[in-house]
Parts: sequence; structure tokens; C-alpha cells
Amino acid sequence: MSQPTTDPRPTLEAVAARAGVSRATVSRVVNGSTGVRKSLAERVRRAVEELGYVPNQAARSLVTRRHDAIAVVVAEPETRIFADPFFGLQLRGISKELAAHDSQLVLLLTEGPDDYARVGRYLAGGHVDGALAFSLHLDDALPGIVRATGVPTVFGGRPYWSDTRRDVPYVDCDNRGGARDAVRHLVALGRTRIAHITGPLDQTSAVDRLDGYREVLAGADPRLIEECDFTSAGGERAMRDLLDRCPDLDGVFAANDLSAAGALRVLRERGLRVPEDVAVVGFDDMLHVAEQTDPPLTTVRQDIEGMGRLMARLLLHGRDRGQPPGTVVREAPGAEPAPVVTQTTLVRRASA
Amino acid sequence: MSQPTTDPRPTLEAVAARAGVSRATVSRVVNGSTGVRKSLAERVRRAVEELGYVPNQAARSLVTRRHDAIAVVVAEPETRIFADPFFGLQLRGISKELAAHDSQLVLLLTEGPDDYARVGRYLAGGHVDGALAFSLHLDDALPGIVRATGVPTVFGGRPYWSDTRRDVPYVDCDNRGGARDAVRHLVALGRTRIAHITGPLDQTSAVDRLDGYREVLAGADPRLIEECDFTSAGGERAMRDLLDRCPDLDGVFAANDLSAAGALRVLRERGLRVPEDVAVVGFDDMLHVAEQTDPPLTTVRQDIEGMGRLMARLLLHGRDRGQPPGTVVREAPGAEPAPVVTQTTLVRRASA
DNA sequence: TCGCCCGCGGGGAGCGCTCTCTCCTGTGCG
DNA sequence: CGCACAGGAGAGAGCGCTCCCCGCGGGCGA
Repeated sequence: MSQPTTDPRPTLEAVAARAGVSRATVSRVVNGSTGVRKSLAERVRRAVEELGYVPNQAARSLVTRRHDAIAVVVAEPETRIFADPFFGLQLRGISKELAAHDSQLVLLLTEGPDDYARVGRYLAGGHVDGALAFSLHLDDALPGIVRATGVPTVFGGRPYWSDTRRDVPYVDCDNRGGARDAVRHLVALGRTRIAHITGPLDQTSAVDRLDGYREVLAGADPRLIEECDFTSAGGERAMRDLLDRCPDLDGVFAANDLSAAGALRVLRERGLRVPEDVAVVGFDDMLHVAEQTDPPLTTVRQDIEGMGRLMARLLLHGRDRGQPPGTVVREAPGAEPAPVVTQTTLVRRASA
Repeated sequence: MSQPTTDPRPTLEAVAARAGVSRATVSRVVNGSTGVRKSLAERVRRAVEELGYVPNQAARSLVTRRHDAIAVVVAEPETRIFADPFFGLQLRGISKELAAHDSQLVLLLTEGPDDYARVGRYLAGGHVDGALAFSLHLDDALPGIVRATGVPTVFGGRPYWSDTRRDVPYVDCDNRGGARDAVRHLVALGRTRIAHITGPLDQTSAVDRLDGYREVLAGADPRLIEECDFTSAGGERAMRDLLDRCPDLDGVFAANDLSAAGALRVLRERGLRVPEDVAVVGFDDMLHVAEQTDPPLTTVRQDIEGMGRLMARLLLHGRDRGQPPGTVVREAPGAEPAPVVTQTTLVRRASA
């Protein structure tokens, strides 16, 4: 590892020699052959094939200043990458999109100030063409650090400062709209005492979902809102507190599926039937969770992998928009960096 | 993105000029200052600081043929990266270790033959110093492809062909030993009809755990073994089948926590008490699962993050071994590439 | 005192590629 | 039939860095 790989890899020169042309011609053929006679191009291609030539990315980067690589920066991975499949799915979407553009994915996981400095240095070092950044918490320094490097960046999830600075390209699902749909569904079911188990309110997704709830249920009893943390254990606790406080509640909108699952357990434990006595709606349509709760969870689906793809696309294409039809709800009109908010869909199962 | 980043980054030359020395001297200072007078080195360091100089990795790689980057190749991510935190934790360990060595992590997710070819090309292109490969299934072509590129590689989990070819560096936990411990624990509890819910038997981890079970319970009733798939839904199904077949069973060793959780649900559903009527042991000590089942799951813990670190370390250090004391159970004696098998520990909770 | 050796610092080549500039060839038109 | 022009191919200059090799100077032994 410390010593260089023994490296008899053929160079452009070698290919050129074999094809009987100049380096320049080979180069032209290798990167999109414009203005090279067909016969020659073919000969070059054959030489490339025979020699198993692969361009040296380092040499290429040196002159082009492009790297065909983007960084994915994740703040505090313990929070999300491990607890739920959310980040993995997003990563998958990103990976697919990058692969389609022959770009590499450099993963930078951070878990503290030291790491932040390291990431800042790396990004500032100009080793990548852009960055996709994930940060969940309001007070997280990472977004600022990433922005400070000047590297083109797209954020995953609405950053909390997107309110004050509008020049922030991000991709997020329509948390607020999804929450509205969820609550409206409960209302349509005739529920009148609808509680909300929130997510951690230092995350915009949780805040936006709460806003959506409030929007539909303006003037709702504040005791029906219980702050929670997106975990199933938290959901259990929250549900208990809510039931103790408001035994008459007949609907619950949980800010994510995990806390909904916790809530369901407590409801059953208390002998309440779902959905007859209490209807429950979650959020995320999380893999391996929403379908397997008892009863299966009605929830708000977001296309997580699609959001990942979108982030990558936004970063790679910069200006030219190529979102899959139907997913885009809103775009900042004309503004340079365009936040993209993707639609959610209510998935009806048995719990509401 | 398509156009190069505007790049007024200072070069070695600039630093040299500012410090009043030659490029070579600056280079020496930048990469571990050997043989440079202290005063000069200090002056250089100041110049670096003032100019905010960051070495151009591309230029450096071009001449050194090192990249300070390793690839993490994951076959069929849908299988694992999303369903459970296993891979995320391992990634975290890898990331930490790489960060400590100033190496970058290039993530290559694959999900089909096209991707395999792409990955093969990338690795063969010599863009990274080494690779860490994860592949689960017996018939997966990825390991072969990775090996064929000649890039130094460490595998995550014992590859199935490690039996026939011993020159395979991999890191895995002691699946067999852990399984033995689990089953012996059940035996020590006085259980005599101990069932086993296996994992998918095209994965070595599942096979090894089954072997461990068999090793302790030689000649066990084969009807006590039910093949399953590492999912909780599968665990439910398996448990039902087992109970239908052998209503007198009094112990269950599930090949992972997820299937154990499913089994627990079915046991409760059937009115069987855990651990009084049936004692249950899982495997993995999976985050957010083992502690939250009802009752909390006795299980076999593996240090997943540690295994990630170990993989990275093995790859980076090559020959010089620096494992944390205590974790290493076995190493191929003297052989070049050393498989590392990490110890597991039985975590006793309420289920057995 | 002189010479030699050693240690520090500098000069310069060149890693493999792209890209501009120039040259050459072939074609079409006057 | 000659000339101009266009388009295709080659030569060459670096991109920023490392590292080899050499030169210079100081210290020490003869």
C-alpha cells in the first residue's frame, strides 16, 4: 500500500505508437471523437482495446482541472446512516446518477470538529468537482464550512438558513405538504382529536411536518402535540404521554414511521384498536417498517432514492434541468440555484 | 460543473517564492520534513499558511502513482446497505481508519452486470491504492472481477472460495464460534430441543452460524432447522413452521436479530412465554433492534465498526499488523494475506 | 592548513495528459 | 490547371508535483 502499484499500464503514447498516429489524435478519439477520420478512429480504438488502455485520471485532472468526482459529505452519521435506510437509499440514488455520468463518489463521513476541518481542507483542496452535503441539525457547522470552500454544493434536505439566504440549492421532499395530506386524511376519516408526534425540532424536516399539521389544524389543542425524536422508543414514550394527557384522542400523525411504530405498540398495549379507536398515519414509508407494523401503516411516501438522483443531477448539470416529470413541485423561478421540492404520496394501508 | 472550477490556488512554486526557497524544499517540508533546517522549514510553513496552499493531489499522484484513496465496492446494495445498519457501521469504521491515514473513500455501489464492468474498469484504471469489497452471495461475480484487476483487496466477510484459495485477505467475525456460544448458552440453560432459524445459506456467515449450531448439537433433529433469510418477516414464518413441526421446542437460536425479532413476535402470538417456555438467542446485537424487542434479546455481539477499521487497516498497512489487542482470534500463520477473524461476545439480556 | 565527507538545498527532468497552434493534404472553384 | 480554403493530424508546451542528482559549504581528521 505504501509503495506504488507496479504499473506497466499503457500510456497515450503507447496507443498512439501502436495505431501509428500522434498522441493528440488518440486523445481526440478517447474523449468523444470529433474531427477524426473514421478509419483512423477505428484503428485507434482497436489499439486502445488491444493494449487495454485506461486514461490516467491524475494526468487528465492536472490539465483539465476536472476530477469527475464529487464528494458526499455527511454530518454526524450516527444519527441517520445507521438508524434507518434513509441515507442508504439516497446514497444509492446518488451513486446511480453519478455512474451514469462517469463520476466517482467520494464519501466523507464526519463526526466532530476535527473531521469538519479535514473535510473543509479536502474540499478547499479542489479535489472534487462538487459536493452533496447532508446535515440535519440547526446548529451544525458543516454546511457553513462546505459553503465556505466555494465548491459547488447541493444540500440534502432543506437547510435551516434557506429562509434567510435564498441562493441555496437543495433537494427535499414536500414535508409540509405531505404532513397536510396526512392530517387531512385523518380529518376526512372523521377524526376530531388528532395528535402529532413530532420529530426533533432542530431538524427542518420535523419542523416542516409540524407546520403542515398546524396548517390544517389551526388552533388545535397544543396538548395534542408531543415532541419526539424520530425513534420508535421515543414514539412509545410520546404516545404514552399523549394518551395520559388526552385519553380522548382518535387520530395520530407521527412525523416518521419509526415513531409511528412505537405509537402503535403503545396503543395496542393500552387495548386501543387501530384504526377503529385511534387512526395512525406515519411519514417516510420506510422500507421494512411501514409494511410490517401491526396493523400495516398508512403513511406518507417520499421517493428517497429519487431525491438522491435529483441531488446529483442538480449538481452535475448545474443549470440545465432534467428532473423526471411529475416529481417537481416547485422551483425557485429563474434563480440560479434551484431548490427542488419533490412530491409525496399518501400510501393507504390499514392503520388509517 | 462541466467547466473547471476557477482556480487561483497557489502552487508549490508560489510558496517557494514567498519563502525564498526552491520548490524542492517546500515539497520536502510539506511531506514530512526530513533534512530541512528548522528555520527554513518554519519559514516554509508560514508561507504555506499565509497562501493557504493545498497540494494538488492530481499532480502528486501523477508522479508518485499513489492516490491516497481506496475504493469500497459493494455488491447488490439493496441486500444490506438499506435493510440494516450493518454496512453503515462498517463503512463508518472504514471511514475513520482512512481518515486517520489521510486516505479518501471512493464508494462504488453496484447492482448489476453493467456496474460490475464499470467497477472493474475503474479499479483496473489504477485510480485507487486498494479496494475493500463486500459481497454476500456465493455466485456473485464481483469478487472475481475485483481480484482480476490486481488491485490489493481486502474482503468484508469470508468469501466462499476462501476454502480453496487461502491467499484471500478478509475480515469476518467468528460466526461459527459465536453460534457455538449461543447454542451452548441455551444448552447451559437446560434446553434440550433447540431450534435454529438460519440465514440465507448462500452466504458464508449464515453457513458458518449453522455449522456452529451443528457443531454443538451434533445429531440434532434436522426438523429443528429452518432455513430463513435474515428478515423479520422471514423469522416469523420460520418460527411458525418450526412450532407447527416441533411444538415441544424450548430454545431457538436465530441467525440474526431481525429474524429473532420475528420469532419473538410469533412466540408471543402463540402464547408462549420467553424465556420461560422458549429461550431465544439472536446474532449481531443490532442497533435499535436487540435492545428493543420484547423481551430484550440475548444475542451474539460482533464489533461491526471495528471490523470496518480492521479491513481498512489491513489494506493500508499490508504486512505490518496493528490490530487492537484482543480482537484477533486467528491469523493465517505467516501467509502473505492474513484473514482476520474477530471475536464475538454473548450479550445476555432477557430472552435467554 | 588542506582535503574530504556529509548534510542541506536547488536545478531540472519528466509523470501522462490536453489543447493550441501549425502544417499538410485534399477538395472545389475560378 | 492553379490557387485558396477547410478540415484533419501532429508537434510541443506545459499542468503541479516529486525526486534524482549535483553543488556548495562547514566541520573534522590528517
